[in-house]
Amino acid sequence: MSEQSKTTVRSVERALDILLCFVDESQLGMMEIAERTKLNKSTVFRLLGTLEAKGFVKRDPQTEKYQLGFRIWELSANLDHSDDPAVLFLPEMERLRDDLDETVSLYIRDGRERIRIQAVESRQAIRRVAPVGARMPLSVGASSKVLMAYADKELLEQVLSDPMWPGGIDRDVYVSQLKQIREDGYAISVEEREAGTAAVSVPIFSRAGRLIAALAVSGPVSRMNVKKMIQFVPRLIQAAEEMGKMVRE
Amino acid sequence: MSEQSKTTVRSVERALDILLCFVDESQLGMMEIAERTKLNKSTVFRLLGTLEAKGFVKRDPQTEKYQLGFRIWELSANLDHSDDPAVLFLPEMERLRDDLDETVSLYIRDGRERIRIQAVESRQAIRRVAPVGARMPLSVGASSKVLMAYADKELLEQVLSDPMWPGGIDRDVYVSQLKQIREDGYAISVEEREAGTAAVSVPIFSRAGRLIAALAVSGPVSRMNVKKMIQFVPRLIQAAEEMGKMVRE
DNA sequence: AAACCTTGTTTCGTCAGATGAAACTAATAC
DNA sequence: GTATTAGTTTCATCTGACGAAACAAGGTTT
Repeated sequence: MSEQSKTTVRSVERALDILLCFVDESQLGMMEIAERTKLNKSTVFRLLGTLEAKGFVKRDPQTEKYQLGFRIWELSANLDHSDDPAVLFLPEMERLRDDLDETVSLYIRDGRERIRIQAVESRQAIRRVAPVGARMPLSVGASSKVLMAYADKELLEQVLSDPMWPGGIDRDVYVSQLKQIREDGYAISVEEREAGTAAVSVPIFSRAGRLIAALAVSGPVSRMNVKKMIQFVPRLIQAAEEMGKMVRE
Repeated sequence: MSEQSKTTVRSVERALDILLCFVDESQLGMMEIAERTKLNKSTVFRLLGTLEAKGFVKRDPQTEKYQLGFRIWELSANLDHSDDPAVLFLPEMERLRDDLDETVSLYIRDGRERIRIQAVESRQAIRRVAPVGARMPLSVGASSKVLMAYADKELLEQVLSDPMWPGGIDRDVYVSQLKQIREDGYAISVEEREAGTAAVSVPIFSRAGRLIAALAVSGPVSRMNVKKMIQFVPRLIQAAEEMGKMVRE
């Protein structure tokens, strides 16, 4: 599974996987965790016990289920946000939202998925809502393609050969789309991932040229036709460049 | 060390201990971590590698040191704050600060220490500053004694027999103070833990009678004489009762 | 320049201890 | 009643976590 030097500790990896279950669900029973992580229930029991003893998870007295504990809160309080894109780029994202009056989202790649790590919603009554923390596949959506367009070959192979790759998406078409995106410098999607929504996305590069994230503007198809989205591109690229400069490598 | 059923996994415990190092310090080198945790450096190396692979820590490219990674941020975003005293009690603490115009702090016990999990500072120019997340010994300070006054016998034994117990504090005096606090319903300290500051503290109980936290008002001794602090007590107790009702057990 | 730290990384033999199967309990459904 | 499910404990097996030691890469002192 992993490619480089195997200097990891299995039990710890498993425990961390258990913690990560709580990104999707705030309350989980032991069996649910065992299913999600595909671990033996005895193992889950022991690992959960350890996590609980250290305060990383706790049991809800009502539901008897597990949830994240105060240690996470404690750690996050001391988290250094000074170089966190989600914090760093927020003001620029708000400016972008104010200019375009559509929802602005920021995505990073995580394994074979992407995560929305920050979002600023349009102020209009009809708008794209964009919960922070949401995870999506890398197969569809403007930001997915931006993230993949500048990914290295190895990663692309991995994503394309993922058994979770949706049957309906042709890999060759996808790969040629990525090429187009590298030429254009932006990606557009119309009702690709979600009915009724369209999005334009551009890459954010650090000064050293490393892909940091994808910046997207999305809204209802009624307002976001292709022509309008192309008009957004220069402003989007400008914002992305500003953001890229803020990253210290 | 542990008292009850040993259902914990050592390597995971150690990995979590490493994570907890970052509560005190935002950047740490491998050797520093090895010292703090008293672990073999090979072990630290492996555990850190695992934590890094999963995104729980990352290396600062500048300093080469480790710091908390995006996974903590990801988890904390999904942290359920609905029953977190630090969030739940904040409005009531702000009201208290507005009424008394002194710094209001909220403490919970964690092992043989207490942690300030929330604070609202006085608006006066000279005021007690109270960083959230700070840890203090349970031997001194008004809130320490409140937390210990209602602790069970076993825990009291543990705290009293802690090798870290400061030499200057007489255990018998301490225990009799706890008794007094249970009778009074509040604790006062004047320049006990920190020169120039005084504090009054009261317990917060859930409806089921469980001790949740200690609520304290503190300020410079110039303004906080004993008489004034006693005047504060009814208001403090009222606030603590309000807070206690908010806790669902 | 060599000698000497300090920090981080890799190797490797050993055996503690993490593991999974299975048994068991307790609770809820049917 | 039986069946089902979630959670807990036990235990024999053998993996894989462990620490010592060697090694590499800077940095500092002599």
